[in-house]
Amino acid sequence: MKNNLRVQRAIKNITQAELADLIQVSRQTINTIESGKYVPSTVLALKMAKVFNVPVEEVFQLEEGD
Amino acid sequence: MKNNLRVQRAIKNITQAELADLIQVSRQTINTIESGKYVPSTVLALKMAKVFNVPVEEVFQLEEGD
DNA sequence: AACAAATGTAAAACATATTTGTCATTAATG
DNA sequence: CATTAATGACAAATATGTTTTACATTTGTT
Repeated sequence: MKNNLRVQRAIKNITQAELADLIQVSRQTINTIESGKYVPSTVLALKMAKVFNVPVEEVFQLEEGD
Repeated sequence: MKNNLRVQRAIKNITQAELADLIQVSRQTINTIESGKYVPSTVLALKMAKVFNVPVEEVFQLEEGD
């Protein structure tokens, strides 16, 4: 699983903490997802995509081995 | 979280077991997700959407309270 | 009615996600 | 340079997802 979170945040110009607030998770959750340490649940993926106004597939992409 | 899994399977005419095979999870995982008992990881959601040739948002939808 | 295929369910074990708290490091700004 | 905002990282605790095994129920077919 790859993700574009950092880029999407940059486009919207919001911080990790702000994104965390918007989707009601802790800042650490954003931080660790963003740094690829784990894959979020579908609920979080949908919420993030909604915040960024893009499809889930534009934020998260499968990789070899997923 | 709502999902359309049953409908998407019907469209493709595949069983729970076949879908499980296609995305490399157990049949019970499909069964319990389909019956709304829990929300899958984003990896599974992406794989399912891929199998059905639709965006993740067409298979899984947020509800009040998510 | 009998049989097979598909689905529902449940418990235990294991794996992964998420939170909370805390501190270190890096930008950015006065 | 000093200060503040933003990010990176880590550990422990808790919650949630996933597998495996096994059995019960439903549905479709002959």
